[in-house]
Amino acid sequence: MSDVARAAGVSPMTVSYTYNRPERVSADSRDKVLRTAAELGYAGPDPSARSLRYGATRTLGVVLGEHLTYAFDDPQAVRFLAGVAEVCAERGYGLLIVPTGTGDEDPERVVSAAVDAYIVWTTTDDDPVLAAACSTRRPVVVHGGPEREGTTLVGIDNRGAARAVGAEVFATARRPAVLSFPVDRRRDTFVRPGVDPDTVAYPVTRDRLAGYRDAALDLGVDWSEVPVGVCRTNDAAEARAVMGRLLAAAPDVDAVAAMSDQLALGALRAGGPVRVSGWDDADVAREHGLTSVAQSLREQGAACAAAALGDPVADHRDAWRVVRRASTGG
Amino acid sequence: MSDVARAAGVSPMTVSYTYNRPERVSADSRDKVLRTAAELGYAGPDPSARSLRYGATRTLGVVLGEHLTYAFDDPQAVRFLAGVAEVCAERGYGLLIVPTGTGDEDPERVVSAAVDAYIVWTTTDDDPVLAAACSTRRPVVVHGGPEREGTTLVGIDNRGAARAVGAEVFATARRPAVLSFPVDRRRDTFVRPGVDPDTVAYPVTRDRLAGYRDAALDLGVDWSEVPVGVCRTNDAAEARAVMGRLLAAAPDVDAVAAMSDQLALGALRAGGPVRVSGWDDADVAREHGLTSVAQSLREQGAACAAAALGDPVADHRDAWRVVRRASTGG
DNA sequence: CTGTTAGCGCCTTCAG
DNA sequence: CTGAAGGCGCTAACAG
Repeated sequence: MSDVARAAGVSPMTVSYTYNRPERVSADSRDKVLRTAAELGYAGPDPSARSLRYGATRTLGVVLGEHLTYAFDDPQAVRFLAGVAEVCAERGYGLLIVPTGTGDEDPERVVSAAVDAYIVWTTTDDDPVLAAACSTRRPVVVHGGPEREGTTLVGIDNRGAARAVGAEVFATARRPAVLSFPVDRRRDTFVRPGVDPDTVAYPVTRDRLAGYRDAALDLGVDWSEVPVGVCRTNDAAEARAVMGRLLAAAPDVDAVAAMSDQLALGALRAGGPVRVSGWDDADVAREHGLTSVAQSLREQGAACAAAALGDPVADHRDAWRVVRRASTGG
Repeated sequence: MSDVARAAGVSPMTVSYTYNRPERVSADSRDKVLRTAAELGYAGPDPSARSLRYGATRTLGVVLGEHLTYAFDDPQAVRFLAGVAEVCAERGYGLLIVPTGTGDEDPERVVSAAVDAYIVWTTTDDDPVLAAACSTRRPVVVHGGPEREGTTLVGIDNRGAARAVGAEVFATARRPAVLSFPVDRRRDTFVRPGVDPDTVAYPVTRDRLAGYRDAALDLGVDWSEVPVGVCRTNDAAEARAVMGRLLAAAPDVDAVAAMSDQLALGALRAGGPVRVSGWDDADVAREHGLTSVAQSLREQGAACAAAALGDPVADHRDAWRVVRRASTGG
């Protein structure tokens, strides 16, 4: 910039004004500045220097944690990002995907991201990446959970929703089962009866599991006998395999509550139980006549972005509903 | 940082070293620094200041232009982003979605993005957003097109691929037609015979159209009589409507070459022609037995990111193939 | 192993 | 309408 100023025969301030307050500079100077800038290949103020000076970056950071590696394969995560991106574009904020998901350096990378606030995608209570975001004292909005002091939480009442859809899918069932997301960051795949919600590290998964248990108890079912199939990823093919193992262990299972439509689809394809419910009410749920918990991840993404930018947060706890379809007896 | 230095009774450099080269600082000083940092709520060096000092941001900018508004609804764009994100995560680079898509300010926003290089998603020859990226003198990688001096282009030979799939779908057809992406940034929807490829502003669309024309000419078909349906977005529902208009104007159409699987799906649903081909070979193509041009957008995304970071670029021109399925007679 | 000096590029403040 | 001074927070280079 000082180069341009020198070459144009003006002070650096005139150059700065030319870019930031063109109206405060005479047309002559402005033209001269812009012309010499073009000649010198100067494209305007340096963004980093500007951020340093302003103390703000006009950028929102999205932390997907280890989920980043497959976030773009998860239609729900994509919807969420679409909501974030929408608000960012409207307000002129950049959307920075923080490069996590590959190991120990994740917290450092979070801390050293040049952003004004963080949006953290559903994670565990003990995720170091969340701690890192909080340690920066920049605003942190968490989607789903965990709830943490000093952060804003955006998400639905997963327990209540699970209980409601559980009541639907388990009704008339003699042997209910559950298809679940991972219980901790190790993401093991396994099948075990009566998984205790309190041992689950992801609040969202914990709450949904607890809600399904509520529904089972409401129907007089002994939770300790309810098989729970845990899937590493939100993927129909894997769910199908897990469902196969689940049915091998408990062939009389006749109803499955799944934590996503993808998992539910896997259950359907495994060809076992009569009644199945999903979650998210994606296109695939409609196509397969799947009873599901409808929620708008896109809207929640937008809400997270707005909250991160300091807007008052709308409460999303009740922003869900059960959509009944043929898969639970229509 | 100087606060921490003062409080810890050391110089700022010791604090800096503590974070950047811990091994060069005695364990004592390091502990003291980290402890007082924790007390003062100092979370480490400021990223903006660091970027300014280093002259690099360790961030890649992705410019989706006006496409941003629906990029996350386009499965192919999402695939592409997944590839970019993968490389970014591996190398510890942030992935910044530049907030464009809402109007005149787009170029400014591009210029003032704190990134080391740009990846620009397929656009028109005259897109000001591309010009803005180039004006910064930072490396620019363009996906699809246009080709421009000083930028790197990653993409397949669209014309060759279109000619090949056109030969397949138009073979035995008496009245071929085309379903196309928009011809310019106004994104009008219309149906018109013999659209001249040279009038199309998007190089990718232009090349595909030219390739379809090649295929038609190869079969002795008069291009000026080939109806072309142009769709605003990459959406099956819209394609279906456009296909309806196309069939109303030319009821004898019996083969449609579509520029995406989504558009092809719309053509199928419109219930008209016998033969249909798509593009991208997405899941939906497999499910519907759709002949399609297979290419890996994910891989191309990864290639763009690698190129933006200075890696030598692999040539992707021939990284496509026609997958024949039932929709063109098996 | 630790401190000093200098400056990355910009813009707010205050004078002309 | 334009300019001079100062500092945002950091670290390379060079002492000590």
